[in-house]
Amino acid sequence: MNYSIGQMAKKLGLTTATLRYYEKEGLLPFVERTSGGIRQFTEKDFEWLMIIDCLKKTGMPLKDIRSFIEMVNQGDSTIENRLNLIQKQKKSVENQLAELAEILKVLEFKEWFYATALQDGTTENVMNMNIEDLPEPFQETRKKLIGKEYN
Amino acid sequence: MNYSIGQMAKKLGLTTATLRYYEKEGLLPFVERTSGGIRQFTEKDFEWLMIIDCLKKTGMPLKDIRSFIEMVNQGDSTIENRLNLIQKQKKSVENQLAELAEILKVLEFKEWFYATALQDGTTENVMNMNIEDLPEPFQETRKKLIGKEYN
DNA sequence: CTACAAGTTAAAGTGAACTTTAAGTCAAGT
DNA sequence: ACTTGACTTAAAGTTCACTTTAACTTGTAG
Repeated sequence: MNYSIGQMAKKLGLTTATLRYYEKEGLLPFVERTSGGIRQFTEKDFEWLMIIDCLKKTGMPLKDIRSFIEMVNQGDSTIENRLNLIQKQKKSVENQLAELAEILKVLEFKEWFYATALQDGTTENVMNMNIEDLPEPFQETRKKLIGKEYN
Repeated sequence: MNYSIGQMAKKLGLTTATLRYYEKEGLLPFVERTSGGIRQFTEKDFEWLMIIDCLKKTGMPLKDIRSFIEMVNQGDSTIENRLNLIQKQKKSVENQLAELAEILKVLEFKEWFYATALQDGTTENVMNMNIEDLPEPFQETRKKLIGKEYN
């Protein structure tokens, strides 16, 4: 069960140019070719690309993904380094999650803010409300947005 | 209470060059100058910059942040558009949170995988384990990582 | 008045991750 | 054999978000 570069690109939602770029950057040191020089992607290549996608979504730069893949190919001697890299990335994702949760609160507050302003036809009223008069879930978030003209 | 560009940069953990760049890109159409042409950042500017930072962390590109700021300056006629923009961004953050939560599970699985491999001195054993023999929390994640050689 | 740190500008440079272009090759159908 | 669509390469171009450079001015301390 092999795929052409075009089929694999479709399967992954990437362009063929991106796949070739990844190979050139050393992210795919395992794709075979036909005698004619045409790439033959396998199911295993697909799994590799899923892993690459996963690491990319953690915000890992391509060159770090590349070194991870190189480590895997170097075998058991690199297990500890791979563990360290995964742990580092795990912490990074945990931080991102915490930060995004905070940001979501701010956006929820702003959504309420503008929904209310839309009803009033102006931001005046809602901007001048006392914190105690805000809906409960927003009071704390509002306090963190120090100023008055937060828009 | 005014700040020089250097003080404001320090307060925000940015460089002065970045602040000047943001102004050039229209993200700070409100910073006043002295008669000599030197920027005078106020507390209010600081709050604006906090909002910019927040939007930046949602992954919003600078030009979209710019249009948001322009809308705010255009007044109440833009309330609905601002609401739409905030809602769009909220959904984006919700998606990012869901995606990162999934990715965190994968990283937790991989951490366990390499920690186990490190004990064994090889990835062999843990790679060939049956799904039922994996620690409970990883069984489901493992199933999603279809193949065998997931590394 | 002089020194000097910190401010100013416009313009060019950087790095990451692609994307596009140009020129050519491969494989399948008629 | 010819056409056609999908493949190949190397190299140049693009976008984003800064960063650096160079030449110059402002504001303060001695």
